[in-house]
Amino acid sequence: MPTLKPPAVLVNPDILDAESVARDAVLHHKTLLIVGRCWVHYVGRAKSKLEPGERILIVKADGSLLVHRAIGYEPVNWMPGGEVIFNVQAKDRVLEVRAVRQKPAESVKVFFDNISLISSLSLADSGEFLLYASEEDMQKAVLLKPELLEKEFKPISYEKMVEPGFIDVYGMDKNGKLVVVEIKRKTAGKEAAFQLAKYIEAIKGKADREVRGVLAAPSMAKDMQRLLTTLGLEFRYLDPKKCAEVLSRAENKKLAEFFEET
Amino acid sequence: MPTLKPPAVLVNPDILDAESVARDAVLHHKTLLIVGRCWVHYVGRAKSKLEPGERILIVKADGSLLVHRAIGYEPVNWMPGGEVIFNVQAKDRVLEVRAVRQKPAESVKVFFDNISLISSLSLADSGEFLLYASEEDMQKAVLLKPELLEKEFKPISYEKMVEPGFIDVYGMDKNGKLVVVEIKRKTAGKEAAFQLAKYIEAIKGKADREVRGVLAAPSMAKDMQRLLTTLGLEFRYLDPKKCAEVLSRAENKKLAEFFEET
DNA sequence: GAGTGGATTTCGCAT
DNA sequence: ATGCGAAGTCCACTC
Repeated sequence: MPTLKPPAVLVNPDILDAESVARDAVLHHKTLLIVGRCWVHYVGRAKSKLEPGERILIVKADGSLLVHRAIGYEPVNWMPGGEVIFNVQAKDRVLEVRAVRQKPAESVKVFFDNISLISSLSLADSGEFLLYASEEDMQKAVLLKPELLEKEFKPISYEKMVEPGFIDVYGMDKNGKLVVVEIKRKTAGKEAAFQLAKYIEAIKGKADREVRGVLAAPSMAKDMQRLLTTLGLEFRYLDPKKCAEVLSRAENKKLAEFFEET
Repeated sequence: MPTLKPPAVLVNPDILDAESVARDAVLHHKTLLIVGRCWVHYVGRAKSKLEPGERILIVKADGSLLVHRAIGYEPVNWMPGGEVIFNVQAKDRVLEVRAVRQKPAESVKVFFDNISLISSLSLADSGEFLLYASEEDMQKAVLLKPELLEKEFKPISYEKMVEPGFIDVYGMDKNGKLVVVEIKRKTAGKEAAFQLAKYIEAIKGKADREVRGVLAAPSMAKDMQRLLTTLGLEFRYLDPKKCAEVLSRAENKKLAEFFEET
């Protein structure tokens, strides 16, 4: 792993040195990070005053500004990014960082009289952020907690190979009927329905028992109900959040066990 | 101004050195700050994956955790503070910071393979945070100076409990009609109107008298007039600045007296 | 540009 | 513990 370019960092700098770092960061749209004793004035949609104390200030390239205290998830003062104008100046041994925007009209002023750490960062970040429960995750969730699908559903196997391909989940309902489940991570379309219908046909040819086809997904494409009826299939709403929850509970349990061992 | 105790700061540290700083910070409930290349896995109420890139990680004494990208007001991944269990470990030149909580069941794992800056901070912060001009303040302002709402309006109570919830202000007009007031700090939307209508219905069922519903706010959403007419409600412009003025003039004593009476 | 609804909303207050 | 409403909510999407 190649070492990244070291950031500009000053520990316990003079206010004037801090000013030049802060000004450079804001000017060149770098990320500015300051830790130190400060007080904050906000006026705009409301009005607030934060009395002196040690906090963390972050100013990002898009103009967003955050003041974080030692405690709490939320910033105590902030400015959302966008059309924000910044101003940095040192006067009387106090560094002022000011952010102003017009819509809505508001301003945040942060005053430092002591700085323990200041840094101008060039954060290279092209990594994608994916918010999801993958299809595989949702399968696992249904196996872990079958009632996500329906009461008294008993999974028999998953990823079962049948003639046309792989069945997602395969099980039995409370009346002993076979259930073939096709899971979709997001909106289920016509293709999923036809796919499922094919599986059902293949199973029916082998099993001497009634077979139900269930399409499970967070939502269904428009005008699908008629198709489902025609094909003799059912739709079940499958909540991706509930799936994530089930998975996280399982994972937390695993983690707890791991901690037990070690 | 006395210089604060210099924080523990390492620039471009070895992963093992970083591990010991991070572990110390978490163990002693200090504020942990890491800047470096990382990827993040979250699973809980939802499930997410953040691919590698340079970010800022903050872990606070109360267990709150924030991962901030170069852009954006909001953290890309986070954990609100509370009953959070942390674990820090270095393996194969990767530093893992893991936060787990049970309610709701969720976990965030942050993996660093390169660290440009790490710091363990002891933030001394006793400064008070003061916020003015909230909705509650505007209620108080109307109680203190009812003519802000309308001439000869007489408040009877505030935050009165009725079936669907709490009425902001409740009083009587110059003609002896009951007045239910819903106050909004900013633009009043549909929701506020429906809310108020519900209250009115509840009051009408009990009071054997004419009841007026007044929506008081600095502004009204577009196309609301028709809805208000339909619901039989009125709108009153309420100036937040005048409210602030009233409040600043009002002394605690006067407030106390008022609340004594009611 | 404004309005509407969702969020891994968070947070606080009431029951 | 649970539930509901506010927030300097923010943010994305629709009209």
